[in-house]
Amino acid sequence: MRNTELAEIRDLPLFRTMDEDNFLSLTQAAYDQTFPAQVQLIEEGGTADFLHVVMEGSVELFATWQGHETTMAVVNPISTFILAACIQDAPYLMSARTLGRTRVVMVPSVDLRTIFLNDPNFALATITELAACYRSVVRHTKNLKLRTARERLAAYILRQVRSRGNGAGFTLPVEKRLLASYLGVTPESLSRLMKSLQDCGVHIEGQRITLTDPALLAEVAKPDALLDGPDPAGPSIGLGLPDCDLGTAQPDARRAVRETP
Amino acid sequence: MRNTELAEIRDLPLFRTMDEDNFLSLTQAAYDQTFPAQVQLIEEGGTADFLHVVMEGSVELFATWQGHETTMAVVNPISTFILAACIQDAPYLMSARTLGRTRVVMVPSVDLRTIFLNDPNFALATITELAACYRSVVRHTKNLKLRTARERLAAYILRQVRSRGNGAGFTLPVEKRLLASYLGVTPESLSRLMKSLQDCGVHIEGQRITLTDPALLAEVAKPDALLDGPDPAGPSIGLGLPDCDLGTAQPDARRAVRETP
DNA sequence: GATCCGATTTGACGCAGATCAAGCCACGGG
DNA sequence: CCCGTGGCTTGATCTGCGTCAAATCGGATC
Repeated sequence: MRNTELAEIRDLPLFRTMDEDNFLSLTQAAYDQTFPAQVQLIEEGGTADFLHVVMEGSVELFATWQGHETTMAVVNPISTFILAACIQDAPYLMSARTLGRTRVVMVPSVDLRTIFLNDPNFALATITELAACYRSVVRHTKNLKLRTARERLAAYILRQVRSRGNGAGFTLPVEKRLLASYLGVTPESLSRLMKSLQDCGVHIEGQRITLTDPALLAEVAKPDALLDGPDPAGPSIGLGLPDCDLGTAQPDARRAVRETP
Repeated sequence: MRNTELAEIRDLPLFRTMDEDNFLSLTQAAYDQTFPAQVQLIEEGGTADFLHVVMEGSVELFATWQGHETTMAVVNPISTFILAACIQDAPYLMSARTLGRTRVVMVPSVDLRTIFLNDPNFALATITELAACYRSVVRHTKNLKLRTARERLAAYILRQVRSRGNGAGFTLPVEKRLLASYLGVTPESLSRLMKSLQDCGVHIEGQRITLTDPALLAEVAKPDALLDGPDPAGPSIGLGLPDCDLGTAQPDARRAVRETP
């Protein structure tokens, strides 16, 4: 890996505080790879040989069972994913695929576990990262169990708007089908729900969403710090759908050739 | 705290490997308390001042929003809960209440964070525990999003039976209303679902459930290691409904007097 | 044993959201 | 410019599960 790449990783919360020697030994066996869209990086059930770090692009985490598939989260630069599986040396619970053209750094996970014991700062950073991931999934689960689909969508839209400084609107960072799956509904339902939110001051024009009356939407979503975050502590470490635009910035994302490995 | 109690805690995966001095300084400010049933130990949104350890009895973790409530997990002896909030020093995402008469050890969480840096073994143990919790919630979420209510119930029953050595049956470790909430359905629906599973060799008699044909039930549940566990790694560290009988062993659980603090 | 109280069950009904099946639209390639 | 390929929308219909209300059960108290 080049030095510029190393510097980027070094700056992640997970690696920022760790000892230089440990960082070097950890990353010496790491490698950097760029994938086109729709490449499956990880298959659930596989063994966690590498900790993955998304450097550019974005990665969808999804789970399957009996032919059904659901997206669990989208990982944006710069952050790690499937940390927990690496730590436990246990099978992945989720699969991962690239959404657009995506650059990923892969760090051998055997090295991780040996370094925890030598590097207290790294251990602490890992603990913090894991705790953030945990809380992120708990939030997602609470959303699924406590809110209706309509409320989840409303809350999602509000979160997006707020995370971009309360502008009047934003363009969806992911395809609607993916958003639907993340919210736990079918694309058809999402489409209808979007329309039903027009009464609450939501205007939809393709990927572009504009709010005329955020307060009205808030009456539907009933936003709540414990469901929608953010944690007072730090910025977005955890999982979830992207906070910033992606995919739209990578026009080559769609219609990718299928890989034959 | 008495020495016998200390010894019990000391034996937890989380504390087993840690340095003796650190263990003592951590637990010196800890205290041990026994509560009757239905006492709320934690209110979501509160600050995480104490790491809780369930010594006897059991604790329900639940979340609320807009008057709705849903149970997220049940914690059994001997394990910890709300570790993530303590680490992040962030507001609790879940509330907690005792189910039966329950003994809980509370460890001040300020001490936790200082010790991570001094005690690599403790840090590693924390990492492992958190990773297990994370995977546990991910499983729960996958269940909610991929299976129907009927399939979730079938899978739950199978998990229970298997975790007790594949006997012919078992008695529900929690009230049905709680199980319903955990599975994400109303008590009425659970009741109907139970009845509908009678066609699959499930006999229900009060709290007692007996299987005549586990294979038939497995056709409904389609059990899967990635959804139902267990992790090959270790035993039940994470969250979920109890693996062993409780509540039935504490007949004083119900009809508790409300506490007036 | 009579009574009370909450948990559970049962029934009737309604609704949110899934499913199935077209249609629409945008884009890229021939 | 026409056509094919997805993604998205729309409509019709179905159904799993929720809601509301009432009955039943079972343990606990007196």
